[in-house]
Amino acid sequence: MARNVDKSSVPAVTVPRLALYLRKLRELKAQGIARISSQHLAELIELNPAQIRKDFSYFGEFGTRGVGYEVERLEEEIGKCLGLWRSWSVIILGAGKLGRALVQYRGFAEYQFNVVGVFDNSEHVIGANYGAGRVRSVAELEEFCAQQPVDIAMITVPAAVAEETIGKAVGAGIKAILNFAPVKVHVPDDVVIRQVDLSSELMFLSFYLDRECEPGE
Amino acid sequence: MARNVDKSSVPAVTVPRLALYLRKLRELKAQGIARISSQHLAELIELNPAQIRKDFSYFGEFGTRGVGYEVERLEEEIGKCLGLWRSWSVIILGAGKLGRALVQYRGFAEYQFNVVGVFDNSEHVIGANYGAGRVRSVAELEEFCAQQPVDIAMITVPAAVAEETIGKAVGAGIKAILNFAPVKVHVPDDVVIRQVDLSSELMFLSFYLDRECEPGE
DNA sequence: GAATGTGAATTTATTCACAGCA
DNA sequence: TGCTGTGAATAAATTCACATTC
Repeated sequence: MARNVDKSSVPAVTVPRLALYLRKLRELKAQGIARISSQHLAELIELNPAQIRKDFSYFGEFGTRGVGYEVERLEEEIGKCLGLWRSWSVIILGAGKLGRALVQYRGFAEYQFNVVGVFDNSEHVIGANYGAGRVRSVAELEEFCAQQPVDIAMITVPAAVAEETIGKAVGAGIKAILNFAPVKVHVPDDVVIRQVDLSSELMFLSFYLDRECEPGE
Repeated sequence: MARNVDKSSVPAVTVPRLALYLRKLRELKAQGIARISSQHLAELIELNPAQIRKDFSYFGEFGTRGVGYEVERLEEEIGKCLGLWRSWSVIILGAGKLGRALVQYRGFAEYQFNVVGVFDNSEHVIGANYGAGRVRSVAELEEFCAQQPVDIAMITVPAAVAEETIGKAVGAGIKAILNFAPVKVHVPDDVVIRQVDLSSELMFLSFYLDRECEPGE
């Protein structure tokens, strides 16, 4: 089950929640808790229990009526739902401060995301090693991707060259992009792109700060 | 107008879109474009034009029927909506690689978010200067906040101490938090918290990669 | 008795479609 | 005529409520 589901029928808002569930379940497992109800899990992450059950229901039946969910089984199933039954290789395009911070970010390896390469355009950083091997020139990207599978590219180049860089990643056959550059870039239909926009997050906060009013209140 | 609106009536999903509009409008202004229609703006950011007009309508009437919007006026109004009519001071709690990358992130200053202090618990980094002055001990946080206004705290400490650190920020009177630690932390009602979860973003991508299927398709 | 899984009801968000105005 | 601003219609997401199973 779990993987053998039509993902297009899963609401996109469900996916980040699955990641949330997964993290909490790992925490519970580490605490030696073997079983949990949607009610209890919902309290822990401040959500409606029906929301959790509905989210699971897109993928299968993971619980036991009258009993609840086995933490270990559920953790495994949700991992599978998220594609974490295998590892994924990630490259970082842009070896500036943010890119360098991400190379070593521990949270990625925890979920079997492996940073296998770092690329940049600047002579100043090409050849340096911040982890994941020496920084390569972006010119080598296509060759690199031909020699080994690369699943995901994180874009940490300056905004001005983000579009061009994403184009190169797509050209090299990469099908998933996490874009930290504050530019919305159009990609072909078979490529997934997700935007992480740090200034926009601050604006979200300043919006509510400005009126001392809570989101959704 | 704009600011004198009940923000609780604005859907939370509208707010990040406002940031998107603002960025595009600045780009248009830089290109010397003086006027734009919702239709055209919608094409540029791949959105429905009615969505854009509806988003604006929560705040006032910024356009001219039959004509469109003046880029400069609109940019200014949306900036006001987002609370950007003033500057906001930001501190960074956690001077690890990510925290250090954020101190120097150019995108913040562009919108008048000023990093005014960096704090850490580790003797190894306290006293070092990565920008925004010397790294201070977290123990000095309360005193620091008493001496100067601090609007926003970015949390870049390890997950294990995130909850405790956020507690200290709240205790020091900070009302807005951007949390990069992969831990959901409960805060009082008068504090806004927003989560940036990098591994969760990768899981979003692996979800769709696993089935070669587009979000929302 | 307790908690899942899920249709139905509700709420929220998006899009349509058109009245109103330059 | 052209484009905004907005009620009405539609679509999507969330929550309720209960039949179902352990």
